[in-house]
Amino acid sequence: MKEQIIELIMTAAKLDRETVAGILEIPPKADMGDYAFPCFQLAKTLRKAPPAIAADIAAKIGDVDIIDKLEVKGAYLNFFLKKEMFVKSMLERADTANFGSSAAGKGKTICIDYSSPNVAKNFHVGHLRTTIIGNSLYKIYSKLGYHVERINHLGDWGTQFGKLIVAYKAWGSREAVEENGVAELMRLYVKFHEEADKNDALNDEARAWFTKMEHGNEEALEIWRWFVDISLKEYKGTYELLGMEFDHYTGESFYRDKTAAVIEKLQNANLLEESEGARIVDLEEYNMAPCLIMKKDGSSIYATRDLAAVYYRKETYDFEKCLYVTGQEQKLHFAQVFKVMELLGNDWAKDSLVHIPYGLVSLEGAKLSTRSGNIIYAEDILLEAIDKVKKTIEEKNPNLEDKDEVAKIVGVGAILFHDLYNQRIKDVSFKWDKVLNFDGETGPYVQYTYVRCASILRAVSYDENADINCGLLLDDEAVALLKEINRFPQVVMDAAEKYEPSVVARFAMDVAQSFSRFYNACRVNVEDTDLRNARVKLVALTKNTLKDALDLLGIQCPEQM
RNA sequence: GCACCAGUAGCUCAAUGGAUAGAGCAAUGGCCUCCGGAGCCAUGUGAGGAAGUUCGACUCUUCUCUGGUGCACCA
Repeated sequence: MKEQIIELIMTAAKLDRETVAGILEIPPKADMGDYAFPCFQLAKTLRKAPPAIAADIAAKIGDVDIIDKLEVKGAYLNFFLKKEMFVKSMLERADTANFGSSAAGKGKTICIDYSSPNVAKNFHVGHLRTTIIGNSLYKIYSKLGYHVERINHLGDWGTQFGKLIVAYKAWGSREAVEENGVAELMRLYVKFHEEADKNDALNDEARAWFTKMEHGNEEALEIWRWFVDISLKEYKGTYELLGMEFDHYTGESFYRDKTAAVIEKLQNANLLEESEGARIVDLEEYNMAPCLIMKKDGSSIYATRDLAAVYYRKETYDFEKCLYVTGQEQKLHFAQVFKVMELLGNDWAKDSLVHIPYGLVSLEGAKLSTRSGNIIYAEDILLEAIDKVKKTIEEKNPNLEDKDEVAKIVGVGAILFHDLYNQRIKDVSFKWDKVLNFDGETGPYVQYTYVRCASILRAVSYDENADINCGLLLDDEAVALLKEINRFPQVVMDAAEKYEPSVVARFAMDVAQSFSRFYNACRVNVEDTDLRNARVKLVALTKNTLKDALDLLGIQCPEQM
C-alpha cells in the first residue's frame, strides 16, 4: 500500500516519484500513523511553512478509500490506513514464497575472502568473527540472487613456515607433531619467538628457509605440506561444528607461482622502486605508507600474494565485488593493495574491492596472546555453549528427543548470534558470562520464539487453505507484528548494502519480541474458527520469517528445545 | 609524530539528518483456571567537551579530550 500512498502524494503535491519515495517514512511510533510525510524539505521550494504544506496536501488528497484518517501534526502529514486493508496487503506481501529474497544480484558474482586462518596456529575467538561475518554475508548476498564464491584465503605461505621449520628441526619431533597436531606447532612457534628474542640469527635462518620454499626446495616443502594438512584437518572440524563450507581453499601458497607476473606488471607500469634493499610501491602521494612488494632477499610478501589473488579472482570469477573480511587492524594493508591495483590501471578496483573490517576481540579486557596464554579457542567456546545448553535442556525439557542435536543448534546459534548482533566495527571484550547468557537479546531467545510458533502449529487444528478474514487481525500486537515482518525485504537489502549482518540480527530480534507481545496478548487456540485460522496464519508467517532471518546469520532453528 | 576507528543509561548496545533518544543485562515489584516462564508487564538514570553547517544534529564538518588500532621486509 506504500505505493498507493506515494501516488496520492505525487498527485496532490505535484512531485515526482523519487522525491516522494525518498521523503515518505514510517513513524517511530504506531500512534503517529502507518506512514508519515514530513514537509520540512518542501518549505524552501514552495516558500511556505511546512505545517501549511502538510495541511494543503491533506486537503488535496481528501477522502480516499484506503485511508482511514489523515492527520497533520506539525510539519508531518500522518497517514492512518484502513486497518483491515493494510493488514490484508501486508499479509499477502509476506505470504509469498521467497519473501525477503530478490533478483537484484542475478547474473552477478561476489567473491568473499573470509575466515582465512593462519595455518599452524590455533583457531581462536578472533578468527571466529571473520568466519561468522563472512558466512552471513554469503547468505545475505545469495538471498539477493548473487552468485557467491566463498574463498578461504588460508595463511599457508610466508616466513612463519621458515620459523616453524627452524623450530621443528631444533626442538621438535615427528612423534610430537603427529600426536598433538596444531597444539605442537603452536608450541614450536612460541618457542621460536622466545629463542629469536635472544638470538636474532634465528630470524635470518627462518627467512632463508622460506626463501628455499619459494625456490621449490623439496625438504622444506615436504614439511610445509605436512603442517598444512594437519592444520586444515583441525579447521575443518571447527567449520563442521559451525555448519559452514567454502567453495575454495585457495590459500596464499596457491599464488606463489603467480607473483612473478604481478611484479612484471608493476615494473612495466614503472611503479616499482627500490628502498632499503626491498622493492616497494611508493604511496606517499596518497598519504599512505609504501606498499612492500618484494623483500630484500627476493621473496614475496603478503601484499604481493594479495595482488596476485585479485588478478586471479577477477579473471576466474569475473566478480562484481570482492570482499575481504578481516580485522580493522589490516585496514592500511588493504588500502595499499587496492590503491596499487588502481595504479596498475584497473579502474574497477576502486569500487569493487572492499575491505570489511571488524573490531578487535580482547579477552576480559586484555589483549589476546598465545604467548601469554591469554587466549580462548573457537572450538572450546562452541563446546562450552553446547554443554551449557544441554544442561538447560536437562533442566527444562528432559524428555526432549535429539537432545544432542538440539543442544548443538542452540549452543552454536548462541555464539553466532552473540557475534553478529552488534555492528562489526565495535571492539568485543569476550566475557564468558555474557556469551553463555541465554536470556534477553540472545540467539536462544529468537530460537525459543521460533519453537513456540512451531509448538502452536502442532497443538492447534486449523485450515491451511482457509481464506483469512483480515478484519480479525486488528489487535495492536498483531498489526505491529505484521509491520515488523514486512520490513524483511528492506532489511536484507540494507544489510547487503552496509555489509552488516547485525541489521538482520536486530530484525530477527524485533520480530521475536513483537511476536512475544502478540503471543501474550492474543490467544491463538480459540473457539472461533475464523479467528483461529487468522492468528495461525500470523504465527506461520512469523515462524517462516524467523527461520529465514536466522538462516541469513548461519543459525538453524530446532522445532523443539 | 602521522593516520584510521570508537565514545549514547551502572554494564553491553540500538536509532535512512526528523516527532517525546530506545532495547537487553543488572535491581525492584507484578503476571500461570490460558497455546512452552529460555517468556510477558511495570519502575529509574542520558549524548566526552567546544564551535560550525542545517528549518532541524546522537547522526554531517572542524577543533579538542579519552580509549583502541596501524605505520617496511609477520599476516
